[in-house]
Amino acid sequence: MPDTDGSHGSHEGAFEIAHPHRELLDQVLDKWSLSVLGELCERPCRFNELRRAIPAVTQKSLTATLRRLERNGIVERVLLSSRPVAVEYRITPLGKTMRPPVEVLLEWAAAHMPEIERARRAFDLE
Amino acid sequence: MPDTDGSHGSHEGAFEIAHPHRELLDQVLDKWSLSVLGELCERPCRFNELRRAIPAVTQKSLTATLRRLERNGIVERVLLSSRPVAVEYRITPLGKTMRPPVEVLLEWAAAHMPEIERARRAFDLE
DNA sequence: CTGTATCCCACGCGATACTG
DNA sequence: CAGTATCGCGTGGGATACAG
Repeated sequence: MPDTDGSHGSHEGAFEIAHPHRELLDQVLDKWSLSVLGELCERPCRFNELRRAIPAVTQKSLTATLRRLERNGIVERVLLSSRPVAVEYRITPLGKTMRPPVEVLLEWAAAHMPEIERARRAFDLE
Repeated sequence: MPDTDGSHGSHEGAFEIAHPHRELLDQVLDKWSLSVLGELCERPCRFNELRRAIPAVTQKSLTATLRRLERNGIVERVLLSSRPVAVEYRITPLGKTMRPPVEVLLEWAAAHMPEIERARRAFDLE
């Protein structure tokens, strides 16, 4: 990354995002992914099982989410039967590795929600 | 938590998102926030300093990102001088608490990127 | 320097209808 | 049951111009 004015040196890439990681997080932390992952972490699910578990999601979005997660190797699509079509979605080993980071994130959110809501109210007041 | 395996009962609400947490993460993990946080974690920054540090962001998006982070109490906007307007952005104590979770996330991304890229190529091939 | 104000487009996502 | 097809809207965000 071009350090236009090198007055005091550049930062090491500790927090560096910009390219590939940012894009990955977009794919994997999008609107419905965490809900889906949450379900599949507990048990394999059929398509409509997921719909019922996550009532707010539409067919289209759920399909898109599952395809995206599948493409990234996070979930696996298993054809159980082709006569009356039956499909099951499972989390992959790679998908399971997402849990700890996500848990940490959620714990952060839970822990600081009150403080953040206070900040919002204060900000909105002005 | 390396909890045994997948065949256990539901642990209620652990991975629960849907409502307020999802919305918080959207505000705080959006397209440019991590880059901004990364810069401000290292030093307070002026507006244009941030623009230079994150060349791909536009004025509009940077402003929006800073406002959103400010509203959530993650960054602080400090007026240094009003004659020739001078503003400095700083990370708040609350903002600093975001670092560990984000680091964990980025380390996950970095560690599994190769595997994910393999998954993508495999998926796209079919 | 630090922003606002427009314009505009791509796209995420919902609603609805249809299919194997 | 497990999707695909189509339409349409809201909005995130880029480009550009202007302002205090």
